[in-house]
Amino acid sequence: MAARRLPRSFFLRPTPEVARALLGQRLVHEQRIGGRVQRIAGIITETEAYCGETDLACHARAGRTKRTEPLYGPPGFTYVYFTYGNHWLLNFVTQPEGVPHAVLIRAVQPVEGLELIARRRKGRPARIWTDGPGKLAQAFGITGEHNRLSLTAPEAIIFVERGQPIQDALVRSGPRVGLGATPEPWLSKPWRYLATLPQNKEEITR
DNA sequence: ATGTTGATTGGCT
DNA sequence: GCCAATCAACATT
Repeated sequence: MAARRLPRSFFLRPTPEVARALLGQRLVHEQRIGGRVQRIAGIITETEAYCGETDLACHARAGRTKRTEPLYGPPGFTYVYFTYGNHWLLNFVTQPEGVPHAVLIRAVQPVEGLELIARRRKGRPARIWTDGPGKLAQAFGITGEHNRLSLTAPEAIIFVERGQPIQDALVRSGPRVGLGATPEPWLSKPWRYLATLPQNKEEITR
């Protein structure tokens, strides 16, 4: 029995709500490698909400540019960008077309495609394979070519399957990470969400 | 265990 | 020219 994929409407709620609701869901990448489809999946354990032009931590603070264009598109699409000269970061666009919000996927717990993940994260211990946004993109083989892809189209290769809901007692929220000189109140908005899964206790203190 | 720093490239001012 | 929604290596406690 095929797992149910999250529909477009999932991404049409307030962005912090979407970020919270993504915890426990299953991120899937079905990638064609050498003629056959390789499936990689992980349970989402950490997210952050970025909330439009007025949120001075959000890329949309720069307005509509070539880079931020996907944020202005319809919900349920990827926004993948490159940063620090090294890393790709995966986001899901939320809110109606024209409203530039997104959720950054910061960490997952790998559950399928472990051999391929191990190869891509060669030499590192499994506990740090996918515990950061750049790391999970590397592990999942996500790059700029995966920008602006639909998560909900029948032919989608990156999508989210419904998983076990995470109860509030196992969810923590706090300020977003890596924002540098972002002014208040944006610097302290509690828009980072972390799930404490059984094998995920180390995420809390990271 | 915790803190500091260099790497490295594209986007934007 | 500046800086970035990070990572990993290395130093220090």
